[in-house]
Amino acid sequence: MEKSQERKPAVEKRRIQILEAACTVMSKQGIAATRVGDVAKYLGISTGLVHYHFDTKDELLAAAFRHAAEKELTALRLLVDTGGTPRELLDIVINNFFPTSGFSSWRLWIEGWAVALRSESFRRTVMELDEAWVEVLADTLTDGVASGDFSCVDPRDSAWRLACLIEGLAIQQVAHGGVINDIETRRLVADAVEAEIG
Amino acid sequence: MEKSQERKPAVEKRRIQILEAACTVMSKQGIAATRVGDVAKYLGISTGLVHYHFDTKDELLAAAFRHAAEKELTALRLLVDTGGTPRELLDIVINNFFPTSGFSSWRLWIEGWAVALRSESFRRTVMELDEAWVEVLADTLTDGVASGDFSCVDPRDSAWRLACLIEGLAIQQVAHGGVINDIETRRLVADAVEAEIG
DNA sequence: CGACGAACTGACGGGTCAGTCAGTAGGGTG
DNA sequence: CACCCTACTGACTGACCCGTCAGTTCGTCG
Repeated sequence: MEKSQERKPAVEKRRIQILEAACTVMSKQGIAATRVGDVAKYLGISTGLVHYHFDTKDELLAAAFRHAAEKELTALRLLVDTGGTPRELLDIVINNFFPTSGFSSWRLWIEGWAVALRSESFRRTVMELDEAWVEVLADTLTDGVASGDFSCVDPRDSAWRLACLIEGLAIQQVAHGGVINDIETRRLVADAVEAEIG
Repeated sequence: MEKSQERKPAVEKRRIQILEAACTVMSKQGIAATRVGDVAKYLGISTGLVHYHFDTKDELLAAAFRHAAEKELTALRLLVDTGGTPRELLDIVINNFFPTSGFSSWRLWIEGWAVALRSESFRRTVMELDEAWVEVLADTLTDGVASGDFSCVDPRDSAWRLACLIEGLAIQQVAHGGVINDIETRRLVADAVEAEIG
């Protein structure tokens, strides 16, 4: 991203095109089942060209995952920056992460955590991005406490608890669709939010 | 498990030997990177023998994952059945699932959720086992409410929230070891437990 | 003892796939 | 116009690995 100045625009454009194609294929087939040939075929280009822009498959997938994650985070920040009451902002942030709403990448994230167990670049990405979005949540809570709308004992702790709760629920719902459905998820989260902001 | 009567003991013994070898290799290398040849080499047997007991690699890995999961669950149930006050039992159940304690399978579980996105047999296993261990937690809470030790509005809801919180925290800690460490995890969970049981 | 079948071996076929490389096209530059 | 360099092609290679199969061992039973 910070390298876009150094690179020629045409090359950078192709790079991003390949990254986004890789994201699409990863979402559809899963990270492990994504072949360099699939990404190439999706764009109607040769596998040689993919390797012209990315040395190895691992480098491509890691870059694509980071690209997707940063896009989601940017979108969330834009949404929050439009402003509103602390309560409205909190609802926006929480709501944005339900499987049925804008944040549709849970499948990719769940796989990302698994890959992160073995890949250093994936580990860094999921770590940075997980922490970044908890920070957005924590800032929202802190603002609400400052304005007197919320009363958390520790906004940062509350943010981590809510974030992890939502992650756990997303797994239940997305990965195996057990007894936990969307309505129930929302109720469980809503109750936890109320408990946290008092 | 329910088939052990139908099978000859020698064959069943070999089956379990292969299943546990597969678990060891899966934990070490990751599910996706586990080869039939690795499992065979670990036991000093031929790949042909592995295929004599399990038709396909997918069948082997799914059976091994279920085997490991059921063992963990049985161990937890045994632990709970030893008895104690509701408070003691709750501590045992909660404590058992921290990465640093007995339940050391978080890495395998995180990968299991990811595989469950694409594999029907993994999906069933993680669903059944996730629900089974929430049930243990819910039963503990219900008993505590009945005896007057706890006062949950809804023990089942509380159990799901606590379970999902712990899962989310385990990911933060195990998959990418970010700002959340073991001490902090325990504190966050302890606070949530207190909030839930009033 | 001989026959049979279950457990097991190890070599191999066949398919997949990441990465390479020699060569091409075509826009820009002197 | 001639040259060059960048972006790109597509065929190929070498490695990997699952699942098969013909053949071996050995315990058991008639």
